[in-house]
Amino acid sequence: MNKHTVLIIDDEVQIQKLLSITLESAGYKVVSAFSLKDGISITGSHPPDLILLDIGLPDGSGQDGLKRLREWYQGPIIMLTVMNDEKNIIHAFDNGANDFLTKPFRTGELLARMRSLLKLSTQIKPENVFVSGNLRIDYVGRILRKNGEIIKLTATEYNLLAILSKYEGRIVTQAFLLKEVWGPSYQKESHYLRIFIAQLRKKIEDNPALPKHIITEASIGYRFM
Amino acid sequence: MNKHTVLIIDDEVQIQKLLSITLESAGYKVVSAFSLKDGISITGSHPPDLILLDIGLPDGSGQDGLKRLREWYQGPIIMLTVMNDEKNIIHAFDNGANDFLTKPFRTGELLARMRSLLKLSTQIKPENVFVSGNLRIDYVGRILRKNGEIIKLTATEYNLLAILSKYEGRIVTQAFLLKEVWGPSYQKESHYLRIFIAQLRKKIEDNPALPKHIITEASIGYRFM
DNA sequence: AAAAAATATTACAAAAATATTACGAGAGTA
DNA sequence: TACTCTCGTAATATTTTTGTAATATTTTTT
Repeated sequence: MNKHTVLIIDDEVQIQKLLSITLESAGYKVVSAFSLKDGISITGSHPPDLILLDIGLPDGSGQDGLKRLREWYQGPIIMLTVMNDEKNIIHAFDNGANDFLTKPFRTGELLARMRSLLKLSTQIKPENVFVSGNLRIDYVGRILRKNGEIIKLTATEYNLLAILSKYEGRIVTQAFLLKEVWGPSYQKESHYLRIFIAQLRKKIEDNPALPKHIITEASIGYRFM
Repeated sequence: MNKHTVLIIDDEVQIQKLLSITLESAGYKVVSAFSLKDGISITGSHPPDLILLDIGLPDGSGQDGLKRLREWYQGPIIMLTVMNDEKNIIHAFDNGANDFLTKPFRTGELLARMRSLLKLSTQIKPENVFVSGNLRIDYVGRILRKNGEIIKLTATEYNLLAILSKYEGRIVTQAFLLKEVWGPSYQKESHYLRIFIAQLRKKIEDNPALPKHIITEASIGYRFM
């Protein structure tokens, strides 16, 4: 079996050293990042099999990092923290973390939890770019290109497009899109969708009046082709 | 969304009560087993969506129970214990547990970990497709293809077709179709059916005058072939 | 604090879907 | 044959849903 690659995102040198030694002697290949920015860019260029993510990073809350990573990284993510705060824990899980350990943790337990998660997620292949016709979405950099040229999207426009593209070919309901982009309490605000779908079409369709990519499915939702 | 069913295997009445109340108010359906034997037999007859398994059971070590369940149960299993013993934890993970909590645990954290595991286990759900001759219905994406080409259906047309196809080969009464698609108060409005069946036939039949897929069963209903 | 960008709100026109109405064809029956 | 019942179909009306522009407000940037 190939060695699993583990990315450790943590700014504390001590922890990095300790974890590197532990994981390497357990047969893992270890990559270190000392900031969220580095961690995200490494994940983009060389997706690891598992990520250990510290919550207390200098350049971001870790929770934000988790969200950003989860937009396209599908492998297991284990959160590490010194604070044993329940709110943080709940928040982390709901943002897509797969496990949460409080420092100082027992290395044997960490290894066991890693084994368990790696066993679960052997089949999912991480996809960090989406290509369809003349469109190319880079989920890592949150960049959309049309015929090679960068098209500027606002945050909301990008979020909408990212979800639609991830369900390519399938109908995505209005309620789902609203929930994912605007939040659970916006599921009835379908006029938001119409306006942002219209803006997206202006930007990505050759002829926004005859959309080829974002198809309307009346009284249900939209479909990305 | 359907309620998830959680099976709690624990011999302590207090814990059972506490967990039942917590989980039920969080929207789960709870089933209780007070022994390993009962737990295994319930899992066999009505597989739950998730199992909470205590390690200190009177009729078996819990670890054994875990192994026995894992021989065929594939859903998430969370271990509970009063002993915070690393060997036990490692052992549990390597026997196929998906998480491990030491009592007393915080209920918010437990719920978050459960949500996380249930999300994982539901996303490895295979696509749900119906194929009959040259027709292919993708129930998840709400998409109909005829000879590979997407055929656009309105919401009502799709709902009608979905029900008919799910009862393939059997007669579906008019009243039933009307109730399912239009609602319980429309059971007598059979002319709605005629019109929408006609539209469906135009879209899916090679020759709508000689339908091969949607067969009329005079004065009873319709049958999908 | 001002300017710019993004998003939210409002209002109305356009398009699509659905409901309604009307009529004819075919099968079975007296 | 005439009658009744059920189904299919076309044409039209109504309702629902969607698209779009214009403006207001909020947020972000400078």
